Parts: sequence; C-alpha cells; structure tokens
Amino acid sequence: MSISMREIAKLAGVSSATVSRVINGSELVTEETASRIRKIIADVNFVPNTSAIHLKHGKSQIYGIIIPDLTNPFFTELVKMFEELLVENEQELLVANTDFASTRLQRSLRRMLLRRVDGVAILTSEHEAAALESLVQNRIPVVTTDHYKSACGISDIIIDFPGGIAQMVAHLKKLGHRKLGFIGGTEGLETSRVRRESFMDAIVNQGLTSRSEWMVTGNYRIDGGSVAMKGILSQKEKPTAIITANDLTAIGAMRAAYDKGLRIPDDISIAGCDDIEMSDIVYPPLTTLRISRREYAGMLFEALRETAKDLSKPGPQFRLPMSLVVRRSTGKAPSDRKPARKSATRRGR
Amino acid sequence: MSISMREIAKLAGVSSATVSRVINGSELVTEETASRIRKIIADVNFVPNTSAIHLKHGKSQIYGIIIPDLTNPFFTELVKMFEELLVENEQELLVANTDFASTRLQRSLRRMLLRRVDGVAILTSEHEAAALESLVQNRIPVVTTDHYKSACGISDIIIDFPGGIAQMVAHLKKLGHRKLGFIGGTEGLETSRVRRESFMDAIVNQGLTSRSEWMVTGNYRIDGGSVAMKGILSQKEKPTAIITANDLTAIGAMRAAYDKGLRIPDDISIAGCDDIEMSDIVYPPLTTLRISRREYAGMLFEALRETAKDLSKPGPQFRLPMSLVVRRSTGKAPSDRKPARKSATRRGR
DNA sequence: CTGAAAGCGCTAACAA
DNA sequence: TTGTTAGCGCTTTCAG
Repeated sequence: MSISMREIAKLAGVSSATVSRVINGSELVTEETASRIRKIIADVNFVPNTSAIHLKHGKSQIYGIIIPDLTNPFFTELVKMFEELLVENEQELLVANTDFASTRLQRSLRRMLLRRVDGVAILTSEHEAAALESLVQNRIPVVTTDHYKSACGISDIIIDFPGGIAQMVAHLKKLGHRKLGFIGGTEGLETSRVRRESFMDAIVNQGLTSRSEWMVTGNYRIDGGSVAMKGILSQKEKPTAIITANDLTAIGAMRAAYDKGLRIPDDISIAGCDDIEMSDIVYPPLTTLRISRREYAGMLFEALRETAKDLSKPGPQFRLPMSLVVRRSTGKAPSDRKPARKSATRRGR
Repeated sequence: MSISMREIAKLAGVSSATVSRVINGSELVTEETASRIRKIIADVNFVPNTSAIHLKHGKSQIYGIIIPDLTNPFFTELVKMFEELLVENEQELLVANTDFASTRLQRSLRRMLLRRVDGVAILTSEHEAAALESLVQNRIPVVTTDHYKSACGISDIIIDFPGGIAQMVAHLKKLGHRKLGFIGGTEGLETSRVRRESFMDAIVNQGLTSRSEWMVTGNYRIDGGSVAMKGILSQKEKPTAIITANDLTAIGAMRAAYDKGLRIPDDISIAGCDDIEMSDIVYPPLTTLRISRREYAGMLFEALRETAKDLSKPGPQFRLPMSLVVRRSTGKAPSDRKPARKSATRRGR
C-alpha cells in the first residue's frame, strides 16, 4: 500500500483537507504552509490515488478505444495520436483489440464499463446497436465510425470513401484504365459495404466498367489481399487496375501479382487506402488514399467531448476526408493490343 | 452516475453485502435469493465499479507497459499478446509510448503511479535507475529488458543477442562472407551497446573481420537504417554482408542499397532482428533473428507475478532466445574478383 | 486560512 | 443465511 494524503498531512502537521487543497492549487492556503506541504510531497514522492478521485468525482479520466486489428499500422498510428491527445489532457487510454471477433467486442465493451471510462471510441464495424445500449445506459459517450446512425449519446465519424474512391477512380481513368477491379473488406461488415458501394458508384458515374468477378472480398489484411488477387488473376479477362479496401490488402495484392509474374504498374495498377508508413516502403511505393490519423484522432476526442455535454441528444456527425497520394503502383493502362509481356525487363529503377 | 450495488440491493430487498456476495460467488447465499439478484443485475445491466474495488483491495487490476515505439510492429505484436494474456486474467493494460524520449518516460512512469498499477513492464532502454526508484518505493513490481541489473522488486529479461548474433554470423560465414558490417541502434542506449558488442564478439570468435567504419549507429527505425546504409555504401571498401539491430533498420538498409543500384543478396546480404510480419513481405524477404512475442509476453507476465510475491528481494532473471530465420536477403558472398555488376539483370524472381 | 466530517461504491469482519 | 458497519483515499461542504 503506498503513501496517502493523510500521511502527508500528518508529516506536515495539517489536515488532509489542506493537503488536498494544495494539490489542487486552491488559493485558500498560506503560501507558507503550501510550500511546506509541497516540499514533503516531493520528498516522499507522493502521488495521489486516481481511483479514489474517480470514486469521489465519478470521472475515471480514462477513455477507451476499441479497434479491430492492432497489427494494422493504420490503427497503431491512430492509437498513438489519440493517446498523445489524451495524455495532454490528463486522461488515460484503454486500448482493446478485437481481432475482428465479435465475442471480443462484447468483452471489450464490458471492460470499458467496468472501468467506467469517460468515453469510448469504437472503430470496429461489427457491432449491432444492441451492444452500444449498455454504454448509453451507463451514460458513457460513444463515438463510432461509419455507423451512419445517430442516437442519444452516440456520435459518428464518416470517412469520406465515396469522395476518396471517386478521386482514385478519376486518377485511374486519366491513366487510361477502363476496366477496374475492387478488393473489399471482410464480408458482412458495414464498412465493407460502404467501400464497395462507393466503388460501384464511382465506376458508374465515371463511365467505366467492372464485373462482379472483379469485385471480391478481402479481410483488411495482407493475406486476404493475396488470396483475393489470386482469384482475380486466375480469370481469363482481367481488369487493368485494382482498388483495394486498405493498404494491407493492396500490399497482399501486389505480392500475389508479383508471384504471377506481373509487373506493377506496367501490367496492372494497384491502389490502396489509408497511407500507412509501409506504403511508401514497399516496392513499388503504393498509390493510396490518405486518411490523416491526427485529424481522425482529433475528431474522436472532439466528438466524445461534444457528446458528453448532453447525453440526451444525438451526438454530432463528422466527416473525415481522404486525399489522393499518387506513388508508383499506378501507371498507364497497358494497351489492349500488345499485352506488354517482354520477359527480362528490369523493374524500372 | 451509473447504477450501484446499493440500488440493486434495494430492488432485491436485500442488503448490499448480499449483492456483493452473489457477485463474488459466495456459497453463503440461498440459491433463491442469489438467482433473484442475478436476474436484477442482468436486467439493469449492472457492472461493478472497479475503482471502488481497487480502493478497497489496493489492487488496481491494471498492468502497465512502457515501450519506445508503438509504430514498430514488434512492439505492437508484443502489446497485443500481453494484452490478451492480461485480459484472460481479468487484468487491464495501460500502454505508454515514449517515442524514445526520456521526458516521456518520466511522464509514463508517473501515469503508472497515478493509476497504482499492479506491475510495470519497461521495454525502453533509456532509463536510469533513479527513474525506477519511485516505482519500487511504491511497491510496484517492475520488469525490465536488457537492464542487466537486478534490484529489489525488479526483474529483468535478457534477450539473447550474443547467442542470436553468433548464429547469424555463423550463417553468413557459411555463405562465404568474411567482411561484415553492423548497423546498430540509437547511440547511448544500453540495448544498443549490447547488440553492438554481441556483434563484435561474434566476429572475433568466428575469425571474421569488420571495421569501425562499417559499424554505425541507426535509430531502430527505417529512416535510420537508410541513412546508416548510405554511409557504409559510400566507402571505397565495403562489407559483403550487414547485420542490423532490428528489422526496421534492415528494411531501411535494403532500401538504401536498392537506391544505390545494388541487388540483394547478390551484391550485398542484409539481415535483421525481430522477425516482424513485414519481414516476410518486403522484397526480398528478410533473413532475421526471431524473438517470439508470445514467449516474451509470457515472461513479462511471469516475471511480474514472481516479483510481486516478495518485493523485498531481487526479482528473477529470464533469458529470451533468438532463433535464426533464413529467408532470401542473405546469400552467397560475391566473389572478390569479379564484383558482379552486370547492369540489366532482373531481380531474380 | 484551516479542520472535521460525510460520502463516493465496494468488501469483509462481525453480529444476528 | 443475511444485515450492519467500518473503512479504502480523496474532495468538499460547513464550521471555526
């Protein structure tokens, strides 16, 4: 058991109330007693017990974040930014990773409840509304992403996939691509549906073509991208460019393309979403849609604070833009006539 | 403010002690009352307040982990494993990321103190003993890595770099390499010193050569690896193989080598440490020394539990092995006569 | 300007 | 088998 305020009080010959006042910077204490107390605090390395403060105030000073894949650098970087923001505001962060498993989402929510967090950012997509009820009921502000619903105590951040993917499609169109493929996210998730539909809308709006065989699902991870790409490449007629649901998927797709002996972007263009650090490291560097982690983290925080102000009304909605980052994994569409298949050309460095 | 035990008690027409007993699975309650209470608990979604429990018991049920770089997949994967382990044991995890800044270490330690964590795993290397004193003083068990010291309440995990790097050097020697370079970690860190010395020892023991110009420092990140490699490659005489302090460094080094037009492993072999997932994705896949995250996480947990048993004596020491993973970034040493510099050869796929 | 005392939600003696 | 009570460390009226 570590040292308590009462012991500080005893050492200083005052009451614990006075110690508390000094710690909280109250004006009502003589500078003399205050500095004496401060000295003792420093000497014995006293640190107040936050659980007691929590109990008193009802604020745990902890926020929670629930993410689907801690192994995805996008989320890691986001967590990092969010943590920094919170620490600056004297808050703590509880990270829960679900690995895409909905059973683990339930447990994560319970963890948040147990700790009476002051707010939860839910970045997984596999929740039903019912799951959030317990949070709302316990008056814990929630912010979701791409949930497209608002309810009391819940705010939502919408990532602008429609806009982003339209940019990407336009970029590919300008490069001469007409036949586009899409590797989406895990089947059945809301986010996956949004991304896929954004793709289809963009294709239609810009007068390009795709086919259902070119629009397959992945799992937001490298392996899923590889598998999906192999499927696409095994067809007799292939798209000339592929857009993927995230960068990891794109990296997996690139791998599969290489394994089939295709050159990127000469034979096929590949693009991702997220702009993780790795995207600039792989070969060739990946063209992608950047989502600013800093901005995202800021929105999460802002949304939670805003929602907390009045739990009895729906929280605000935010829109997070995506910006096109052109690198070298996308290039001119191969001409349909001569399918550019000379063997020993070097991979253009 | 969310619902409390007393309210449950009121609803059930019993005292809060009975409710507490039901929740903690005491035998002393009639099955009848127990199930009635359980029903109410379920109905109103009651979740006990852990801060109150903490206050009562003195155990926060939270462990802390302090890492230098959340962006490094090695640490992310480790955090993930550690978190899983803790959640299984009904514990919570507080993650603090220092970004290699010692000021942030101080703050992180304070955060741990504030939350009265039940144990802290410190994986940063930049701490002086003084920093740990406050933890020990507050009776918080600590486990460090590569600290090579033991003190009361502190246990240490030693990563077997000497053994691992010896394996790597032997591997390169077998491939015909005689001149080895080394890109280490950030200057001034204990871990960096250990890795560098392990390299030198292995070189000497196995009768190979290196030079001080071939042994440079990095920063455990991709960019540092690139810069360091550029430095090495700008010299007139170059090593034929490079061992690096971690995989990110190796990946940076590979990048720099490519940028200079070198082929890996034909012109130069490069090896890393850690075996992060990315190592098998980059081109060519990286030969590396694997450190098992699962084993590491297990040791951290074990060490903390062991140390907690008796804070008045030094905690145990553990040794974490490294195992050689041979992939394609290491290959036969180029013969010294004809330095293999034909231009337009394809990068061997 | 400082102290006494109550109470946040929970548990564990002790009583009944 | 269940209830009463004190107290974990802190803050905050209310008195002094």
